[in-house]
Amino acid sequence: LTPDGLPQPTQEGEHKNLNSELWHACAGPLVCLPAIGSRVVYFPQGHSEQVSASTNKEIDAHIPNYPNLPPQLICQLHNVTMHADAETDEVYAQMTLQPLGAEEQKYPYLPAELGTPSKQPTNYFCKTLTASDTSTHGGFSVPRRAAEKVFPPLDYSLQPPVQELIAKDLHDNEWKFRHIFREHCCAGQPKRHLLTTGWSVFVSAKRLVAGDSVLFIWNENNQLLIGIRRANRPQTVMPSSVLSSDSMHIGLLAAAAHAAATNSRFTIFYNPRASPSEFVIPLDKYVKAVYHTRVSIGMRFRMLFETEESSVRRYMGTVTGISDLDPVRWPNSYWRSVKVGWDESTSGERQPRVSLWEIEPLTTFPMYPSSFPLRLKRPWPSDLPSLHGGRDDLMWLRDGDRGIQSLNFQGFCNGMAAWMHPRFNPSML
Amino acid sequence: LTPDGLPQPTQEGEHKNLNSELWHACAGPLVCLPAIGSRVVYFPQGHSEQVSASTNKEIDAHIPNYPNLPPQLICQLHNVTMHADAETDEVYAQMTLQPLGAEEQKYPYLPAELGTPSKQPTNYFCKTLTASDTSTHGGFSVPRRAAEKVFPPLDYSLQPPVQELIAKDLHDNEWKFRHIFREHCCAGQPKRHLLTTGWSVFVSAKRLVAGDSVLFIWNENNQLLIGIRRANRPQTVMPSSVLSSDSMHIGLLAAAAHAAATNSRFTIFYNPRASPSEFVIPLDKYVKAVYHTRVSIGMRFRMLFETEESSVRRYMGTVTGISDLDPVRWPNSYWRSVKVGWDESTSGERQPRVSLWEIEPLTTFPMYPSSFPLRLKRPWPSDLPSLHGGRDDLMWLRDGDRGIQSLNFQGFCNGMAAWMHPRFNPSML
DNA sequence: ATGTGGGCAAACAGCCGACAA
DNA sequence: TTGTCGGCTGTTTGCCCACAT
Repeated sequence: LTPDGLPQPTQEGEHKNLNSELWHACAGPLVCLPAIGSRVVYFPQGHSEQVSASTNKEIDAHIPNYPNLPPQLICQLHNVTMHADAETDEVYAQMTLQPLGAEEQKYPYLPAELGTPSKQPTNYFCKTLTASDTSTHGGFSVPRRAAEKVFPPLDYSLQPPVQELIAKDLHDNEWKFRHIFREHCCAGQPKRHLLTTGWSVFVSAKRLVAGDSVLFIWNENNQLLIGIRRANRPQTVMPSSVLSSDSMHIGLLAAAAHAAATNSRFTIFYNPRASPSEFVIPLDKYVKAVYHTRVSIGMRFRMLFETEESSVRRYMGTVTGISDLDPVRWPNSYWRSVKVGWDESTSGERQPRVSLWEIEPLTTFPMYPSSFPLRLKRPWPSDLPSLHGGRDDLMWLRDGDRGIQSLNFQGFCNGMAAWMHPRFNPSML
Repeated sequence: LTPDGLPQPTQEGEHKNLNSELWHACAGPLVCLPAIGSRVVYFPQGHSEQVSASTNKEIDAHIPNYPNLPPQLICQLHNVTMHADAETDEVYAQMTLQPLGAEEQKYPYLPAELGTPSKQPTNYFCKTLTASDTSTHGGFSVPRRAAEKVFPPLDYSLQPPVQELIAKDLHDNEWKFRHIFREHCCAGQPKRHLLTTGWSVFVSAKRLVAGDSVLFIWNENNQLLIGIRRANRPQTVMPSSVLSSDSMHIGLLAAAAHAAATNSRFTIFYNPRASPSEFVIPLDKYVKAVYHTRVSIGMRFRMLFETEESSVRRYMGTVTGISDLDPVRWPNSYWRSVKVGWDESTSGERQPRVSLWEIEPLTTFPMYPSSFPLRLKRPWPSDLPSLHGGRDDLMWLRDGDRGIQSLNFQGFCNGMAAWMHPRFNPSML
């Protein structure tokens, strides 16, 4: 409500106050939007990957370099708004970023920049729809534990126990479902929770097919929320019909370059389910990963992935190399600079390259495993940020981030599997 | 077919050889794609308008100027391909443009650049769907003249006369319809053409609603083609969810500026039904309009518009002013430089600004109407292109287009309603 | 515990006619 | 000429069950 008590003027598809819990549930358990006002690191390269993934078009070779655009921009995050496509319910976030000057990058962390309040709802479930769920022949079979956890309790004295559920989606539309706990006639026959009347209306309105997911949330205001997640249909080419993917790539680069040159604000869209990785990450997360973690070839690590049921699990892997993903366009970028192999290799299921801040090394500095020989000619370049210079929440950045890029590590260490700073390139030896 | 007789590898949504007649019919009678290999004029400003119209977002004030990007680029049109969105059947064209150097702009016209082979099919009809047409209760009521003109003749000896029609859409999908000429029982009762079985499948598959249009073509190969045109639903916000409209605007500007600076190719999408005006027009059309037509305040003109039934009609109007649409961003641009008033003013139905090449002046040079006083201090600036220098198909461009922009017409003529070069600004007097 | 299929009744789709604009 | 509606079937939807995994 506005100060005069009038409702906010809202435009279809532009509604700002969508339910944050539901948005996060639809976005997935790994997605975490940085706090408004905090400092973040923006990677044009990652933004470009989102465009490539959305348009199903690789970036073209003739797209110009932006020599004045570094591979990452340290920015102030002025605003974040959550959105959902009016047609498809696809969730995305709009962020207003402002590149920071070297001085502002050195401010100490604010307390708000360090806490990461995970907004994942507790009382929710997510189910991938079966052929029966989406067919017109029947309703929705609710997993028993799910129904008992997130739906209001049924009055089991009724024969059969039924109730009407009203669930709100991201656009605040209400959907009514008849929830029945069907007790079968024959003795000892199984009982089950079903959604019957109202379910097929929802399925056809949202155009759900088998393989898509539906999720229900019971929030602390005792409201039932409903969201959807579409399966990653590989052939969802959307060439936009208004702007070529080349122009989109150029557009994001030029927008970022212009903002960086003038320290002015720019706007980006982050689509968590379309984008292969987050490309706006909290500054402290970046600093911890890049300056406070040693990564070496052969190192073991864990990384979080989302499961089918919208929970998380860790996969194990080994670092196999550290190098530039795109040495021509983005030299000295930390974006996906770590080449990895996965223990459970489901043939290209997981990316062969990750970024430092995505992984949890199983051994961290300053623990050097004895199996790797290490010889340092000098302990550490003096112009690198201090590694022990204080507690994280009071840490200062000693160097502008771009300055780091030009450091020369030649002669810093040697040996095939030497411990090294991530930007150290073995081919330089 | 490829040289070895194998079918072309086609990708869904990327099919190149879609039916040109059908594409043009869906695009509308006014849309004319320039010929491959010809020279064209590209207006970034118009391209920007297409983005604004598609995203429902006006261009933001803070978007940087591109001082090195002129308001129009003379380009070689290397390729044009017709496309249709796989989801919505929305038609659009992809064009590959290459900005030309000053030398190449002066080449004489090729014969192919002058002919404008209008590809509008002859045997076709277009009908806006009524509530009855789109309801599940009934079929499609075919206008009598339309059925007799474009459908194959029925065998009227049958009781009732029926046939099966098979129509192909832009994606080469076939749709079957039962075409019946229903003779009613009671004597003297009206007869009519209807499409019954198969019609509702088409309506629901294409998600047509009342107000959308359907069109049928009977081509010279005796094939029936079917296309659709959706009504301009005002609230079709499509904020793309991957790229901000700001970045899109910047992207097209940067792509054009980069191409212009390096004389390299770039790609644009032209969506005839989303774009308010064509922004890639044949060079000869541009030259004729800009250099061979005098436009003055008070001048009467006609302009073509599309009717409901997909034919064209002319509306009359009067020139009320000539000035820059966007003096800050695009000074000295011919894009929508003519302010007009319309005789039949349906309150903002038609644009208040048009470009020179869109209108047909009712009086053309060198006929000076006696009602307007004219005093020329000198007959014509000597550095303007020759007006009588030869037949149009052999005409040479005497000046690079950008050079023209900087001419100073001060003192060229005077008087309130003086005949003037379109770029002449009355406020300069 | 939950996906799928048969049976069945109610709802809807869809063809015909009539009528009016 | 053609948009809409009432009447009348044939098909589909969707709730219940049972059975299999």
